[in-house]
Amino acid sequence: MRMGEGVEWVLHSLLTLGWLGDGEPLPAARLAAGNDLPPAYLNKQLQALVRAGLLTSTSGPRGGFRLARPLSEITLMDVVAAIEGPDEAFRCTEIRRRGSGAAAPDSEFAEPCAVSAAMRRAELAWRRELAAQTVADVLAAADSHAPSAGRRVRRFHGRD
Amino acid sequence: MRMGEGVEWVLHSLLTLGWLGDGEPLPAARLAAGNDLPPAYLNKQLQALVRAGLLTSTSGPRGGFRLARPLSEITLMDVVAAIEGPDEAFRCTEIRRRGSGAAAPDSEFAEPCAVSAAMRRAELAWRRELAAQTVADVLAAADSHAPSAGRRVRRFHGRD
DNA sequence: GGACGGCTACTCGGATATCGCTTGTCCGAGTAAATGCGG
DNA sequence: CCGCATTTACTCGGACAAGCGATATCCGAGTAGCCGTCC
Repeated sequence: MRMGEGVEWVLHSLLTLGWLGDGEPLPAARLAAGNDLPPAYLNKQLQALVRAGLLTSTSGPRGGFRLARPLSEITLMDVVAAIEGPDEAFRCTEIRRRGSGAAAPDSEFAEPCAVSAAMRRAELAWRRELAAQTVADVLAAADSHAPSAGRRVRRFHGRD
Repeated sequence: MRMGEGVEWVLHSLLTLGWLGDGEPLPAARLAAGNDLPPAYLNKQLQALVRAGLLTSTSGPRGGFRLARPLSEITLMDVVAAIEGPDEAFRCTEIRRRGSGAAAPDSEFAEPCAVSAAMRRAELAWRRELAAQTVADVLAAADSHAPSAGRRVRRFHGRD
């Protein structure tokens, strides 16, 4: 099982926007340069955040992406759902109904498949933990370990 | 993010072996027929369980796969790790060191990346929940909802 | 009748194709600033 | 000097290719049972 790289990319992009602080838009090309990422593909990923309502975009000169709401109101769950999609990692294909189970009465399938339920329980714990952490929490943790990161980012983008 | 279908397949295969109860080997072809799955590919997936030490295999006539230990000693984590591999879904590529972070002193990177740590925390909750459930628990849940499933499986394989 | 050797059929195991999704790139539509011109 | 129309450059957005891992299949190596033969 593998999570797309886009999640990591946009999380660092959100941190950058948070460090800049002002509500000024930042183009995807600048965002990519600051994190050494492919500009065009990062742009594509950021579009997903716009569709999810986490960012707003502006075209033309002085345009770019800006936060739609404070980082403290954006959870990791929001970000993962925006990039990876809303459906679960484990998908039940109702194997229990097939093969030897085909002869079973429908009443036996009233409850969800036990395998699916067990996997769903684990995945729910994952989602709960993602929803419990905001990007602002991550930014605070990063600041506590590397206090000058924010200043470097602001300087890189000429906003200090 | 998407989990491979093999996980679902082998979980149902393990349930089948548990329902049969006796320690007799069951060929992959029979397991596939009982769950309506592609025989050759299921065989490939079961090999991964053998490598992980969850199953033992026997060649030749009267051969097949059997449980290496009781289902109560096989957790969902064991199964997922056997099929999907041991590495985590989220992989940190150390974006913090790149771009504007390239100029930072190494001391700022002593602690793990905050993004990676946050994602790891969520994934740990997932793994913890997987490790807390055994396949025997899943089998018990299935039995409670569909009491005749085990009998149907035994009859299908001529072992009642 | 019993034992032994060869044969047959069956099973796993890994090497080999195929498919779909993630990754990656590109160009066009739209927009806001800059510019030049006229008043 | 000020206002306005035009030009220009910049940005996002989605359409279009490429690479890679998961999916699926097949055939060979090995093994256990079976059969025929010989003692």
